[in-house]
Amino acid sequence: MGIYEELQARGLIAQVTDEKEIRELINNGGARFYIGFDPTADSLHVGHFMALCLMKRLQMAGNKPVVLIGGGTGYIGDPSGRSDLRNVMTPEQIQHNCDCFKKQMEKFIEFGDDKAIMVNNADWLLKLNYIELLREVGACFSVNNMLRAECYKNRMEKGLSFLEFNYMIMQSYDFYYLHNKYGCNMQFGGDDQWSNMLGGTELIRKKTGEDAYAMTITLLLNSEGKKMGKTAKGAVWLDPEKTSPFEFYQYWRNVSDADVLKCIKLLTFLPLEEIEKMEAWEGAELNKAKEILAFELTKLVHSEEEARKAEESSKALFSGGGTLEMPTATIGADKLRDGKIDILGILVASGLTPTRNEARRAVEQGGVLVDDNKVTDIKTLYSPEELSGEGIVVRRGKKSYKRVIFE
RNA sequence: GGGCGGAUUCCCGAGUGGCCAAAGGGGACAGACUGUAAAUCUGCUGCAAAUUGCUUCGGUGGUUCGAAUCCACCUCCGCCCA
Repeated sequence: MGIYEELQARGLIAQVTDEKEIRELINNGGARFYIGFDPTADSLHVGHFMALCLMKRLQMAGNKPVVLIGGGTGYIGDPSGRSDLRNVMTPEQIQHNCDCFKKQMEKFIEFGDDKAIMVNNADWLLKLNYIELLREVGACFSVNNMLRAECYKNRMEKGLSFLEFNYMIMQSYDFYYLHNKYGCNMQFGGDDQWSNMLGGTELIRKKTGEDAYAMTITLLLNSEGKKMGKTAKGAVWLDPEKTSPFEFYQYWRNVSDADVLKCIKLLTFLPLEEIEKMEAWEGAELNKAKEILAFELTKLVHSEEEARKAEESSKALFSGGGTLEMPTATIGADKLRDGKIDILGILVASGLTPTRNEARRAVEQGGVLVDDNKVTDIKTLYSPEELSGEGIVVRRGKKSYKRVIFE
């Protein structure tokens, strides 16, 4: 089984420009491919992770990856799949995000002369000359076709600025540039990038007469058709400072039944035969699959040690037992009122609830436990002595908890 | 450039002078049930020193005892015409 067949079996492949050619190329390690990452935030997220894994898989099959950081395209903002205008980032933000991306990527992909290379499209995009570009590249694009592109569809109702409209041209130019400079013959990306990527293959064909290929990866959607890797608070980040390994683990531990196997196939490196066995699992047994998924991913993104810790904490919390690796919050003397602190104050100070109002609701609805005893009175007071030493364990709802210590 | 319409709380969206911290839905959160899933039911959803007070309906100023609501200017967006 070649790499192409494996990707296919995992359900990773969404669309391809030329199946035969692409299969041939990547199975024989003949692809010099690139994937672009726009520095839209100061950390990578799950979507990026999928792309990086794909890169790794292809690299292991002998293909040469080019990581493209969108230091230039970040100035424009990709309208694909968005219904609203992106806010324009400052050059400082873009630079900062690029730096963060680089650092994180180095953990996943091996860079080096004969391995992967990293480039930044700011290096060529920022110095383009407008008129020259229009004549050289702009002439190759049909506005009529662009307007029909899927990626602009939902923007036709809400509005699309000329700035964003040009994103496709910039991305196409990247492909063209990498094709000329590094012999890049293939581009991979999320399925929402399809139109942008086609723009590139066509530009290359028109300008050079040569063929280039594009393939998109399945977007990670849950059974309800929503993008995965997002919580109410925002994305699930790979940066442990932004999403702790425990939270990361929990996110995957909690995916719905309908999504577990898909996630395992798409995101982990577990061999397909092993995954096939899991397909027979049903009901409560599926819970095991979730543990596997959560463990494997935390291991890949953070480390085996972190994964084990997260797993232990999770088990301790949900099935009783030890309270290992409990996140701790300390409370300073400034939080005391008349020498004591009330339960609402503790919830807020520990970050378990953002405001006293929410803390009040949590208590009133019976969602707050201190050392396994339900707190029923919102006026319950605690003295510094009660919070000294080991402190107390405060739980808010089923899934958030903290050890609170006075300091 | 001209004409018209719009901006409301996390999102969608009602609200055209006091009964408005603002209907309804979605989402989120909490409780019950469960398998840390889904479905269902219930509660809840601006902030606080909490039968009260404070801040919020794009921005700034104004009218009024009182403004999300009326007026003026500004900003942003959509539609139609050029």
